[in-house]
Amino acid sequence: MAREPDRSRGIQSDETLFDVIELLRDLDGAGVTELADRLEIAKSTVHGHLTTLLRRGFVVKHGREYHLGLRFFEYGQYVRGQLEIFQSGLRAVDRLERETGEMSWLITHQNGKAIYVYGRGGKNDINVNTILGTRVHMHYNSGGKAILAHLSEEEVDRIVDQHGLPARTENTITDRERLKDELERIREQGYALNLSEDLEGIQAIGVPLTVDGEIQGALSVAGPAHRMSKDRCEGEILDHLRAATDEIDVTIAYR
Amino acid sequence: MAREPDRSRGIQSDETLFDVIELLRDLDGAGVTELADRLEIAKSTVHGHLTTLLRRGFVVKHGREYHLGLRFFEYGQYVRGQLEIFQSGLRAVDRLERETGEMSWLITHQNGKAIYVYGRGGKNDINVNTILGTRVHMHYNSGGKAILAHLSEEEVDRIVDQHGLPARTENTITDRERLKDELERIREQGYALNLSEDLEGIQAIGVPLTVDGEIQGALSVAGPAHRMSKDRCEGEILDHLRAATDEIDVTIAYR
DNA sequence: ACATTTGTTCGATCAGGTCGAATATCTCTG
DNA sequence: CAGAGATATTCGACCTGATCGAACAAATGT
Repeated sequence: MAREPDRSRGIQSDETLFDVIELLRDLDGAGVTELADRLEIAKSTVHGHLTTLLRRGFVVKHGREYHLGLRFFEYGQYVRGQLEIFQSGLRAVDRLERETGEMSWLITHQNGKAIYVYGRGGKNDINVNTILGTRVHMHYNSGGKAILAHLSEEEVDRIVDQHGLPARTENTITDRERLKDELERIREQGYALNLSEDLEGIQAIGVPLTVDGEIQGALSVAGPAHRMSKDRCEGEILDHLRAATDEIDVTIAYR
Repeated sequence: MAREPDRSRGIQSDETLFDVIELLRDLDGAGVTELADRLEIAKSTVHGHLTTLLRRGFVVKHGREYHLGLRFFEYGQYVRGQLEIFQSGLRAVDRLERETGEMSWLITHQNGKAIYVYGRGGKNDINVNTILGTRVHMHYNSGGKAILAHLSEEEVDRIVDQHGLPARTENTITDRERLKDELERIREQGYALNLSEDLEGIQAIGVPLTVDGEIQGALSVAGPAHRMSKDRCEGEILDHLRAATDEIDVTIAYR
């Protein structure tokens, strides 16, 4: 069979299950036949997995279409709430948005990518809900760079090997050595900037959140370049970020 | 073996996988041995499932402890965003909170339970994040009752059979016939009240959200009894709820 | 350093996941 | 509304691979 010979000690049936889940998301719901055709497995196999998914609430059925169920939302909220920095990070983001009027974020990392954990839209009330939960490369994200700067060099190398350094704009850092220089500077100055490295015309600043010396996530403030000048970032905004992290440190110290 | 003889055409290996996931949540993370002991299966079996979960990002490993991963959050946000009423419901909740100053909710239902989909804390800024994503019985929730009232009698019966009518306070409706009378009244008046039926001293009012004649969820406003009197609910608050649903109807009609 | 606990790997076995075909159910079209 | 075509579900048989127990490795505590 054309499958990878060694998925090294996992359980293939589970892989199939997750293939179904993944495809169900990519297709925004689908029927048994379509899933089976695309995965090139028997309809009855797909049906078996869907039956279990259904019973467990991870999938729902509308007519003949299967869709991912809100059990994912339930578990997702639980996982977010379990993050050590979530409760205090949430208050910090609320405060940052109030003080700066700009879009503010709490992010963390997992599996070598940055994940938007909590955000506020700023004065313009940008809808953050479409961004929440998404995973992005760390090298073009201010918070992501702040996190990367606090990982070991081996970890950074592993992440770059795994995910690469794709360009988003012409300012994106796509060279491994340039990235390492940048991370060195971030460590020295204690904050990371994003000058249109992700989206043209969007600038941001991020600071790391560490607990007991271990990097747990980052706070960031982002906005259009005309309001989020480098000077404002490194001045007023950075002051607020520093205040926010100080408060988180205190909250967690007395946890 | 003591397992149910007929799990009727699902895949048992998947059941085990979800048992692991569920237990990992109940224990807030655990090691291989503990999981294997509690589930009464071999350590190597648990290890196999965890390996796949790990590769897929649904589980992370801190030292020797396994924890549920943020992939659940990623998928959860996706599923919420897919709900037809989410975008417009979100704006409605924001508006309700602004207008009433009280805690406001968008809920929906799946598998016979109500699920908090989006909420705002009101003037007192109650932390809604611990509630988001949780599933509750529908019969002691104003939004839940509003939804129940728009399901067929067979569906209501099925739900009551499956989940029962447990009491939360002495005001909870625990009798099937009394519930059906209440649902009848809710259909007539177009809104559902919750007078300390869930939590002592908390009152709420909910209205159904239907799309193309099908019930999709509910909006509700909740607060302490001294502010959320029956009169205020059925007067000022109901007016705001009606305005909110009207706007949702318009938004969705022109989708 | 040793004992104990926990995590991971390995080989053998037989439950059960997978497949393909048959049947049931739904949908469209004339 | 009948019948054709598509889709979902069920069934039986095969043989992969999920499971187990034991052996090994790594980590933790004393």
